[in-house]
Amino acid sequence: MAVTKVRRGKPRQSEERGLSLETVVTAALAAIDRVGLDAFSVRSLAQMLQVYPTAIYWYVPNRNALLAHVVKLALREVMPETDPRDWEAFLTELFRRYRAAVKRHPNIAPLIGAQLVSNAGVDFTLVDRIIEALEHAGFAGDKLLAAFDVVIAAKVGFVTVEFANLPAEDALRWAETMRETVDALDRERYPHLHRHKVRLKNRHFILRWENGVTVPLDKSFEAYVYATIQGLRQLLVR
Amino acid sequence: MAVTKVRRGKPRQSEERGLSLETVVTAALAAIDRVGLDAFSVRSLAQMLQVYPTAIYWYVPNRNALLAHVVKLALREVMPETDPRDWEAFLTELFRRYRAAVKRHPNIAPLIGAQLVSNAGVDFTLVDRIIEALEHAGFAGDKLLAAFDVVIAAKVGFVTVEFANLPAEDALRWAETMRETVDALDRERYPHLHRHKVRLKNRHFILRWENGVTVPLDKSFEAYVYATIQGLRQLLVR
DNA sequence: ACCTGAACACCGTTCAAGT
DNA sequence: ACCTGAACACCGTTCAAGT
Repeated sequence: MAVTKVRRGKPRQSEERGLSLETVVTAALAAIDRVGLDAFSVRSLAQMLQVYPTAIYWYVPNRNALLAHVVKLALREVMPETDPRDWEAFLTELFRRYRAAVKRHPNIAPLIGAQLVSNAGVDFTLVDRIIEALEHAGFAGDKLLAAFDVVIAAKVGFVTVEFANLPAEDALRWAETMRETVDALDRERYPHLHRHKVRLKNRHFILRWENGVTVPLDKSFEAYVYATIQGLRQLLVR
Repeated sequence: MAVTKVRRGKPRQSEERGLSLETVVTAALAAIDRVGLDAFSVRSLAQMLQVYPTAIYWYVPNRNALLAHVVKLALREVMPETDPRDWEAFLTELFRRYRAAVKRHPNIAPLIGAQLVSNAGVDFTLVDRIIEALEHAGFAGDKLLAAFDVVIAAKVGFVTVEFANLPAEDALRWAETMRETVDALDRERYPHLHRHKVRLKNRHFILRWENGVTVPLDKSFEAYVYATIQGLRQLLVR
């Protein structure tokens, strides 16, 4: 806990009913969780907090910087408890914890995977541990650098796609169109696809109109984690 | 070719100087390539085409639908030439072609990976071939469904992260901050990370301030493709 | 230090009207 | 059928002013 100055008289506005970076970012994450990324605006956030839109700009230089803070807040708890020296267990836990964090705040998925801003909020201690794990796995030199990218891409990739955001406005109409498109896929033109259609339909990538929030891809994710770990093993012995 | 009515007199406006869905979508992709996704607007597109903003809405119901068309246009040529029965070569070519397509239009990367709208523009013949490849690999039943998701996630995942968009406005200031952050990483706190810092710096995920456009991750991508194929092999024999 | 208040230059989208 | 033209309800951000 930081040392606090002794206060006398009435408390300063910023503690009683005023803002702080923390309250702004927390409120922003809550708003995004509720209304989605498209509908979220600095102005609506200001209204929630009962201040002028410009008050936000005291704590944050612009919208992007605010979103970077939001991402950081949402990804607080991805650090695995496993010892990095047990690299397979460590990475498996990392992948699962990351997915769990995004699942709690699915609307920010596009921000993390697809925007470089998110790098600003990265926990470098976590990065350090990942490299420690890869070193213990036996990676070194150029191979280690490549393995690092493989791990990061694997960590972010599946989950970003699983929780890809739905179209904001015309979600219902869009879902109906998608459903009809899938239903219309016929055996003559798509023989292999058609064979698995009923099982793929809205239950797996591409042929779906809902995302991981309502239709989680648990089994596929576990297969992906397994495949990634095994792939890294093979990379090691290549 | 569709049958065309016999025309007499001067040509209809839509052929001479008017719009069409094709010209609108082509112009939109060109605009996004040039100015980026954030700066792109329906209004600026209209200005480019020398029409009122509302003219666009004759061809497209809304901005999202326009973007879905743009994605479809950009991903025209990802179908591999390899026979799907040679599943490893087929998937490898798929991953490479997909990456090459995104590399040509990096600004749309966030749209494909992180927005479900992109599913609307998917080539189902390609999906059919992917399943054919997986069947020939020996996948069946639930395993095939999981393998399918693994392939899609792998295809989209790495590339989405590699071409993650930079912050629009304050790109220079942001890059400088990021560079300083990386430089400041010290040996005491991040011993493993520090050991590889100079090689990781702006050359690999997370510790970078440029994306795949200026700093392509070719070697890491090839490692990722290899790891994914090997991972699928292991999935098969599990 | 922290917020109000007005203003600027934009958005996406709707609706009615023209040709 | 295809586009103009005006209008609506928003944006993010800047800047000066208040306390």
